[in-house]
Formats: sequence, structure tokens, C-alpha cells
Amino acid sequence: MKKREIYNRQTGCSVENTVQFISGKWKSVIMYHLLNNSTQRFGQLNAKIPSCTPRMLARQLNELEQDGLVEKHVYETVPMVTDYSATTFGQSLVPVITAMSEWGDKYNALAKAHAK
Amino acid sequence: MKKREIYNRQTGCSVENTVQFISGKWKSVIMYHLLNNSTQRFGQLNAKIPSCTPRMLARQLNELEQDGLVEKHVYETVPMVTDYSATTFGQSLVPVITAMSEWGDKYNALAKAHAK
DNA sequence: CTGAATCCCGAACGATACTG
DNA sequence: CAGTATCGTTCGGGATTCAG
Repeated sequence: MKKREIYNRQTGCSVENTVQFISGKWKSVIMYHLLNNSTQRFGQLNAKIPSCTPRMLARQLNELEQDGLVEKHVYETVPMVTDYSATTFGQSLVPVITAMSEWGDKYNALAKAHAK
Repeated sequence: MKKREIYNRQTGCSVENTVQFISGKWKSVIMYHLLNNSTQRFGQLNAKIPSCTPRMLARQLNELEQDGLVEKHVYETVPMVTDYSATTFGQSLVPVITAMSEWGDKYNALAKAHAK
């Protein structure tokens, strides 16, 4: 998988830089699961993100890999096994993903309280 | 501006919940500027996000308002003046936006170091 | 099991021009 | 100043099928 050049994407806005790497409907969710579980197989990720189709999972994983956030290890066994894990660069996103997760939790609590 | 129902969007995934609110190419950037400068006029925001067209800025602001993250105050003077500010709900995003901003800063430093 | 290939659609985005 | 109207384009994402 050819890597994208990731060092020429400054936008002059720090937030906008970050958006470029984690935009996409599933990227931050994928990173969340990878950062919380070290190594994950394709099927494991798929099971944890059921509303993401295998096609989309593969595509977003490819982009994350091209951006240097994720590493892929293929074992040419039968049946094939593939491991995904966050790179060091990817792990630097921990504060971002954590903040997003915590906000989503608070939102859940809010919504629940509002429902009853 | 009619509000969207924001309390029925739980997805079972905390990160995914958050993504729903700040997805969109400019929303997190807009929130960044609103959270750092309290009240901002349309033109001020536009000046700070030059690569966002007025049309897109208006649309994303509308969505943020419908989602309860942003408040809009219109002064029917001539010429017209409009103030935007983050609601309390919107301010709860501070940790998320801050984390994104800090990551973007680090990325900038990395990219700069890589360039030379 | 993993994930590429093809096809398709709607949403998101952008440029330009225009208005109260 | 603060947007809207219109139009066109691009891109993300889904369904299905197929392959190593």
C-alpha cells in the first residue's frame, strides 16, 4: 500500500489539519477501537462497528494506513489473517479520540435523562 | 431556525455520537474560533476561515445552531449585524476541540521539521 | 477470512451571482 | 453586512458480487 505524503498538508489552521486525518464517517471510530485494544483483526473491527460495511472498513483502513496512523500485518495463512494496530503516530491521537469518546458518553447520559 | 431533535441520536458508540455533531468539513474549525473568542460576527468568522466560502459557512452555522451548539443573535440594524456564540452545550466540546487543536499544532511542528 | 471490483446514489462541497 | 439562489461537481458511502 503506497503511503500518502503526510507532511505537506498544513493548512494554516491546527484544527483543520487534524480534521484532514480523522474525517470520514468511520476513521475516528476505528482509531478508538485500535487505541483501546492494541492489535485487532479485520473481523474483530467489523464486529465492533456493525453499521460499517466491510467495504467501507477496508477503505477507511487503507486511508489510515496511507496516512501513517495504522499498521497492517498480513499473515498468508489459509484462511488469511490480517492484524491492524495503531502506529506511534496514530497513538498520538489518543487525547483527541479520548476526548471524543468522553463527550459521546456525556451526550448519551444527557439523552437518556431527557428521554425519561 | 428550526431545531433538530438532538436527543434521539445515540448510536451505541460514544465516538460515533460525537462524530455526528462535528462532522462536516468546517464545523470543528468554526467551533474552535467560537470557543476561543466568545462572540463572533459572520464576517469575522469568514475572515478567520478564508478557505470556507460564505455559503458553506452559513450552512454549517445553521446546522450547528439546529444542533444546539451555537446561538445566533441578529440585530436588525443597517447594515445588519449577526453575532454567533457557543451555547453551554457547545462549550462542552472544549476538551474535544482543544485536543484537536493541540494535535494539529504538533503535526505542524512535525511537518516543519520534516521539511528542512 | 479478508477485501477488491463494479455499479450506483445522494449528500456534501464549491463558484458565482445576487439581495434585504 | 450577512447571507440566499442557482448550478454544477466531486466524493463518500452502500449493495452486491467475486477472488486469493
